[in-house]
Amino acid sequence: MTQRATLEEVAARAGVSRATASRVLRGATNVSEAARAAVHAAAHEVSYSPNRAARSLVTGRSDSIAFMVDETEERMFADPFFLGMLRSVQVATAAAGLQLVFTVVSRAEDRERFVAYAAGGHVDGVLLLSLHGTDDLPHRLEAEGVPTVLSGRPFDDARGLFYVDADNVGGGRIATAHLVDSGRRVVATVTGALDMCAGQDRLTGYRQAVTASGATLDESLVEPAGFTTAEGYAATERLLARRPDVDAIFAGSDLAAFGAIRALHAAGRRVPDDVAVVGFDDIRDAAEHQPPLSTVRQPVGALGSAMTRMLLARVTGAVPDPNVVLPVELVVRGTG
Amino acid sequence: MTQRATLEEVAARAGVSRATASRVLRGATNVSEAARAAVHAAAHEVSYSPNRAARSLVTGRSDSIAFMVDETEERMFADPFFLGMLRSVQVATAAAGLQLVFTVVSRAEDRERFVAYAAGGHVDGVLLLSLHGTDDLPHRLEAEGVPTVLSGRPFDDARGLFYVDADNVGGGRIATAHLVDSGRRVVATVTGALDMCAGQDRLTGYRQAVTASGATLDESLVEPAGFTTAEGYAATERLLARRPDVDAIFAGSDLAAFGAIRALHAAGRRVPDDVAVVGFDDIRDAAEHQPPLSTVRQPVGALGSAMTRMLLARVTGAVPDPNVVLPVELVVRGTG
DNA sequence: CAATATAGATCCCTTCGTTTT
DNA sequence: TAAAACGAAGGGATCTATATT
Repeated sequence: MTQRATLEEVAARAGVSRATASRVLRGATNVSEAARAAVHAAAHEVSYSPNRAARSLVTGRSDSIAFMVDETEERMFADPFFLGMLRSVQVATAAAGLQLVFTVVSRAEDRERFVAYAAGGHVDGVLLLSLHGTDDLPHRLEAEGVPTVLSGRPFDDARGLFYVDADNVGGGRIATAHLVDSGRRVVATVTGALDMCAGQDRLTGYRQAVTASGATLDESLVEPAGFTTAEGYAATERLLARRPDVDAIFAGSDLAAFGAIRALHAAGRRVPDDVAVVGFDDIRDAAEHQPPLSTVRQPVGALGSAMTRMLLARVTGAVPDPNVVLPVELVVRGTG
Repeated sequence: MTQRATLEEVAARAGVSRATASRVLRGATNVSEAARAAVHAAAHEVSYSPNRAARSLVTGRSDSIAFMVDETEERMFADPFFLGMLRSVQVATAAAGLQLVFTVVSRAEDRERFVAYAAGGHVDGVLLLSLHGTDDLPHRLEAEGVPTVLSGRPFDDARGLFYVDADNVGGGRIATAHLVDSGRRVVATVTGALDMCAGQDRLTGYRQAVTASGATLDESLVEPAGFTTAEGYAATERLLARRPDVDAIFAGSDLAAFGAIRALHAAGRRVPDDVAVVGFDDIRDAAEHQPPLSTVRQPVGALGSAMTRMLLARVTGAVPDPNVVLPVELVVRGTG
């Protein structure tokens, strides 16, 4: 195996000092044209690439950030929302010239190890997805000096965390209002995960829309579920057992909506003729579903780039607006 | 922001030298019980975590490896095989205490930047997925001293690259043999991407099985396609136009099989009554498809862990068997 | 006195060779 | 003479004072 070239060697080859070579390679000024050419030539000859560790040690930067998902591998890879976020963040980091460290922390020991890594400067900051309850993970990272940006507003909003979120309340509201406005009388909701703020917020939007329509809230029309297809299915079965008169369902996610539709079919209901269904997310499968799913579109690309931008600002010492909420959009297709 | 504690401080606090503190923290011998306790206490008090860059600089290791996909973002995130590999590698690296750097290199400049990163020691090695043609990317990485393990046998096998592969030839053979054995007379294939070895190998397996059955090869039954649903659809349309008598199709991937089935339906053929279809991969959707897709299962979990194991061996200086081929398995479901 | 180049200190950890008990 | 602890030497790039011309 060839020994890797060091800056020292490049400098020697070019007949300049290490400092000059360094300045040339990082595009600084105050360098003569002759020196610049000589250094570039020498660097190319030995196919020099700077030692990242050495650079990191002195600059305090690693030029990489983490994409950290606080879920099981199963959920991470089953939920198109997470995959969409990974994709958009991957694009945004590549554009910013950063490397992306991908980690799924399902077990406690994974968390500990990763916090240590991050605290050791292996990444300059963390994008944290899918925070549950009032988990103190982001606070721990911040306490270790690792800038962190959350995907989704945390429950303990007040404690000064940075986040980027979609307008979940507004999304729940427009979805529900759409169902009401299209003439549905008994509009229920199969919620998302209620230990996550997104799930709560979408439920809040539902309640706001019901109230705004002049109806009184009926808690028997609220069925707690989660973001998965299986949870949507089971919740819808419970809902139908209790309220067979339901004629519209706002589901907390597209996957839950798929589960709901399957449960409705199993119960002999037609969608949307007997029961309308609106989901949330607008994942890829939503449009391809039969019938095509009406849903609320999250701006996944914009969420990823906004998170990356915010984190990068923090890493470079800026203090950006800590809370960004992006608008969502109702997409009416075939289910309601 | 709190200044991060250094080993020096921990040592001072514990009343020992930096060398001793280092030895304690890395579980070495030759340390008295008293010193060990003192150092651990001190480290905990200041919540010490070692500077990764400094450690890297001296050890020459970064304890992280790259998952590099030579595809567009679109393909990476649309193909469940890649996602399955990402998942299994993520699990394997977490178990090995490594961090995973995720990168999708769709543009030439992304490649260059990443090679420089890797050459700079930012990762200890690279897992490279989806090599096309005789791309020299792995050779470049190896030339820079970056151990690389490929997913899938490269075309230029001879040049001593390390890879882990599924038995694509065998898979193509058993899938085709199954179609022949179940009484189909006109068994065609809609191939995978032929600029990739996996696509070629599966086609080779098809040819072997046809020949073994005593039939003569009929090239009009071979329709070049790719691994995507769209390509499978278009190829099947072309195939049907040319050979309307086809009664079985071996598709080069599950996605292509879905496309084939859709094209068959569009042409008024029933699956499997009129035409049997067998795919390749056994992605999650295969079982959930209507009707459930018969396919060849790739051992995605085993592929990921074998790749990680091989790379890790190389990183630590061992010279593992450079070629590992894992068996595949026919899964007969509803389509043939 | 500009403009350019340099030597040397620095970042923090690991480990070798040596000293201490 | 072991066992335990230590001092100091790297490792490679950056950056700040300090020369050069």
